[in-house]
Amino acid sequence: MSSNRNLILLKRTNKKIVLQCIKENQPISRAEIASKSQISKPTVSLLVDELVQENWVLEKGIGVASSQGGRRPIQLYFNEKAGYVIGTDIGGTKVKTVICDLVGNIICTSSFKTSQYLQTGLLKQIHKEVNGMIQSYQLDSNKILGMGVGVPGITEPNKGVVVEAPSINWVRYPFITEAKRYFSFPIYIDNDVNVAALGEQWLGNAKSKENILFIAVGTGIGSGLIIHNQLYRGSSCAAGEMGYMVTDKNDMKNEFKPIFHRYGYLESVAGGKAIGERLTNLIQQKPGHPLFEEASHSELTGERAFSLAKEGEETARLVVDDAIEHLAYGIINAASLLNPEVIVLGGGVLKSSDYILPRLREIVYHYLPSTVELNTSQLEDHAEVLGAVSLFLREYESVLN
Amino acid sequence: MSSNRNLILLKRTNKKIVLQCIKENQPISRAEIASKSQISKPTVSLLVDELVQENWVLEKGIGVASSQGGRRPIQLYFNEKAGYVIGTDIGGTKVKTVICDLVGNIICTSSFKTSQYLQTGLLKQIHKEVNGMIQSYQLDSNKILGMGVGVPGITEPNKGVVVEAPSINWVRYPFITEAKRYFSFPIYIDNDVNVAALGEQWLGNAKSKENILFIAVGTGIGSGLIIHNQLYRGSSCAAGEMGYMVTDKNDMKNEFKPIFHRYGYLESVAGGKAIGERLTNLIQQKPGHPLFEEASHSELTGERAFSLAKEGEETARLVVDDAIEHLAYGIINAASLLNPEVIVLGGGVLKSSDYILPRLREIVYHYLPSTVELNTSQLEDHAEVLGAVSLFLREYESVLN
DNA sequence: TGTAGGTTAGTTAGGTTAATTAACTAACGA
DNA sequence: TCGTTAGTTAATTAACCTAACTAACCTACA
Repeated sequence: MSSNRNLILLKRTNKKIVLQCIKENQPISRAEIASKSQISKPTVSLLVDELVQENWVLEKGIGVASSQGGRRPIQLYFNEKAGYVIGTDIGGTKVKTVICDLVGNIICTSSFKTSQYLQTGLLKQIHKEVNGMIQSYQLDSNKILGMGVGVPGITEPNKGVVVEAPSINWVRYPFITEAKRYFSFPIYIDNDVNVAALGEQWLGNAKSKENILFIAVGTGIGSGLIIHNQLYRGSSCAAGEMGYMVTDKNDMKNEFKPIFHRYGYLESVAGGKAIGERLTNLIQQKPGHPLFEEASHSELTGERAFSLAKEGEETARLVVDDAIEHLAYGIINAASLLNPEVIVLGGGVLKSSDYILPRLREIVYHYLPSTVELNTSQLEDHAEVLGAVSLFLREYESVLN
Repeated sequence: MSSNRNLILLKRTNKKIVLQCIKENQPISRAEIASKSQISKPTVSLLVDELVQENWVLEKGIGVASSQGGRRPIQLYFNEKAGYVIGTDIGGTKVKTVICDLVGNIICTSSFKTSQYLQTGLLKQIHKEVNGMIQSYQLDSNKILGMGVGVPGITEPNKGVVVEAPSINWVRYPFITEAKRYFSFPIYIDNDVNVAALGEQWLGNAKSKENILFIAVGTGIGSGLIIHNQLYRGSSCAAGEMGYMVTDKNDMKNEFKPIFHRYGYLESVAGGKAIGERLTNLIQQKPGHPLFEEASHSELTGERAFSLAKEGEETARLVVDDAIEHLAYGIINAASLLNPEVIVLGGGVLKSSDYILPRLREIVYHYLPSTVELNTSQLEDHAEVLGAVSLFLREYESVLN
């Protein structure tokens, strides 16, 4: 029983380097890998042969020789169909699942209403959907490497536990343990915002940047941090809670009361829920207002507030612009501290980004000493599922990472 | 000329693991290292022997056998005197230099006034001081491994350039290049606050924590971040600029003007300079005030403001408490985002920490959702020089890191 | 048109380095 | 004396490297 742990580890490492090199430079020849990777030609050849054997790499065609002559190189490609990964985004209203290949091409999608399956079990339904997709698209289930999942709440990724997810009534829910009843492949979970940040870094507006702040502005405000190319979760998995920032000291003195439990200051002045509430209140105090009827009937949504502001409605504009200002200072605070390459905005605000983004940029760029790219999500509602896939690919120990 | 790069790298890695293991568990036997480090006994023996040869490790005495008998183990110790490292803190008023052993014991200290040698060159004088210390303490100059330096301004550590350091009139000063004229050993530089953060993590109140925020409150407000055990400098070496945080939106509307160039909002309401200025202004408007004379004569310092507040002087208390509040919200903002294990306060405020710290804690602990340890620096004015030594030990590629 | 000479891609053979296992000696307690 | 633990030795395994090779191509010149 021989096992040269350390030497074998070295080989694995080199194999990863070679595969990485192919992924980033395909098509590429063995010789070129050798020169780029600081590994000798024979070793590269050996490792490539193994990768080809294992189907991670394909030899496809022959390139052109250099102008000075010489044998033509064998073209190596990363086999992006060598395996498939499932990405799931569990949301308060919808659970969305995709199956992707190894470079993030979405093969198939499926989703269901959260509320409809909360009683019978979300995992059970996810399992059904996944099986359905595998069947319809005739995927080889042996090629499914595993699944990544984004959860709307506080998670402990290393323990596989969802500590608290109010929108789906989970408290200390042992997700991974439960999931093992349905799935035989490895599964990784994380907070939905963290996962979206990974998505943006993998395929979105923060592609291949090292230091990223992803801010999700929806009902509340949360953020995901990627630092030194690594997801940063904080010492107790509570990093990124931008909703708790304070951008107006005076409001705090008047004994600030969050609009509901577990809500921070910033989200209670700049979150979608808060915006809608505030606009509704203001209008209800103006009986002559054209929206008085609507506002008395039911609370206006944040989304509605933004569309009204866009139309030029005065009260809405007041409320919305104030919220944007708060958010801008929150961003300035975060960016002063973190100095990221890029800040990506996601979540519900995306729908009104044409109104919000220029106003945000104006304030942020004015007061921020360092430069930063401030953008909205490119992936939009795909950020989470793709991020979930990315989470899996990062966490799953294989030749792929 | 054979050079098995990869294999040699593997050996170096293992050697580092072994030395690390000895550092953390000394005294320790070869056998114990083998079981802890997942490296086989013969390999450990070989590596230890080399480390002993190279003088990094000492065999000192023989331990006791286990109660079940067996040969008594040879006690291995890390040789903390195997080399010495110089740490220098360049400050606006003082340049302080120490020589340390490898675990941070300060062997000797020396300092001089910055202003006195700004013309003739700080490096020249540092060189003199270092030579002086080596002579007086009869240190073997071959054992000096190198030097770390903390600089009060913006630095580009990888290029060895000081981008801007107003207090010592450096603009794009090629520090490392200049230093090579005086010193033959390797030198590393970084921003003074970053360096202080390293110090606190090495030997201070943030000892061996993974995620740390060090905040220096002096004339201005800056911070140093350690994330995943690594110094985080940001994408353009501008991370940690807490001074630019905004904690009161309303002040910004009234076209906030920084009290001087390159000054952010938070430091212009909570920095030492700002506090002194504001108190002076207030008192100057009150002709009957007992401090009217003093304030008219010359501007009060921040330090004076704090001591007055401690004595119970009303106006000072007003000014100081307001500043503390602002700082508290700045800390809340940072901690919400980063969720560090510990926040360490340093800089000028330390002198009044008995007044400040409880008040800060009250606000921070009240509004922060996650828990965090909020403390003042333990190392006080040693944080920077020790951090500079730590910087060197981290950056210098050797068996030590 | 065809062939020699130079060039690059990839493989093979032989040798080096480092880590492992298994078996050993050393030293100890009971 | 036996069982146990510390540390070493010898033989083996695994990975990498260099150097020299074959394969395949270009150019140029006869």
